[in-house]
Amino acid sequence: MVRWEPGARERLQKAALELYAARGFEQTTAADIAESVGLSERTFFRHFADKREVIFNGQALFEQAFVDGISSASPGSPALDVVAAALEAAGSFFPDERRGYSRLRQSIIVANPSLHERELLKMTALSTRIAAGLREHGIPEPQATLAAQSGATVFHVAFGQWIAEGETRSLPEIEREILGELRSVTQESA
Amino acid sequence: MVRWEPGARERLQKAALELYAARGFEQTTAADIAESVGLSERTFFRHFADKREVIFNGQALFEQAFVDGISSASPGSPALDVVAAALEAAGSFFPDERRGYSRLRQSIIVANPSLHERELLKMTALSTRIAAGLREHGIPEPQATLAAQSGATVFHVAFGQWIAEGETRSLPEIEREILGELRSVTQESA
DNA sequence: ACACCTGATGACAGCCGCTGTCATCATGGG
DNA sequence: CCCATGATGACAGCGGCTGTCATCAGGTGT
Repeated sequence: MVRWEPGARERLQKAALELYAARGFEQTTAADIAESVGLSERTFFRHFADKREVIFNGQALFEQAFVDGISSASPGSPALDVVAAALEAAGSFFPDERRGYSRLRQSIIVANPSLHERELLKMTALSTRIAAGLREHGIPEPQATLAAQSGATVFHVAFGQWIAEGETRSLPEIEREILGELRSVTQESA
Repeated sequence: MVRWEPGARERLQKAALELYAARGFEQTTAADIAESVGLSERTFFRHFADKREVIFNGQALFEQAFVDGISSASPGSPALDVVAAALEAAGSFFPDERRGYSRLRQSIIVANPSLHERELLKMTALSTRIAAGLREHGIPEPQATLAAQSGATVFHVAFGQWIAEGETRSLPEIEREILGELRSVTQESA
């Protein structure tokens, strides 16, 4: 006889995503989510710092994928090649099975400015982490920050395309294309 | 005999910046700000959508500076050269007299995550606007978005350096340097 | 003059996000 | 068998933000 069911955090996350998708983020209160899985509002806020954070999970693992990619690049490579390795590794973090889920989640985020804000903060955290990784890999500032930001941009644009309606290519494939576009955009010059 | 002093909006902005700097953002309530200039909390929220927005002003003018810079570039130029023109125009939006103010404002923003979030949203709005400007200038997607994001990144990094302690160069000067760094980061390749 | 309209404001009630605090109670260790 | 631990609930309370209604100065039209 258990006093409480296990996996409270996971149940809350699942319920939150469903309710945000069904009614919208603002129309869903923290109490709604908690009660829908038999918990109190107070417990919700013990598991998540705020109402937005509940759908931003696994950020650490996500960032780690990039960092691992950086480590896999041979030292001394040009900054953008190291970034390419990071993108490759991160791309595998989103296999095709995950496309449907990512699409749903992203549709919730773009539908709400405050969730969009939070996503931008996460992307900035990612970029900061990549820059730190590049520095450890021997790339100095300001190149590290510029390359990291460029990598985050490529990821973001590629991710947007990956979840676009009708898109069938894998994320790494799209990333390579977008990175190529970025290279040519910055190479034409006067 | 006036019922209310004019310039409520401006007085609120000034008071907010001062209070945020003095006590910190979270320790300042909207009512504090309003009362400090003889207005009610309700009036504060009539002038500003929320407590953060009060220190993000003139965004439209700021964006327009970039857009004007784009228009000034000769049509048919490479995307990054158009972006360079936009950066040049935007740089003049921050003359050296403004450096002290910008420094104070930025120190308030970086001291508070929720203000940081809002700033990122504004930067994204800027990037979106630049991308639209580039498209009107004949640059197709995805080049427009990539070039716009790169421009926003260069601006952000350059701005950070401009308000760094001991920095004396003008913003446009720093922007040119950072843009050059970005070019070389993306040109070395394998 | 006078009635009227407009626009900025104040007052008040109320919802919700979020926090501090204390009590409760299963589980596992000594 | 007692106690420490840890997840939870209950409750009070603050502050951000909104809806609504009343107030009142200044300008407008007749």
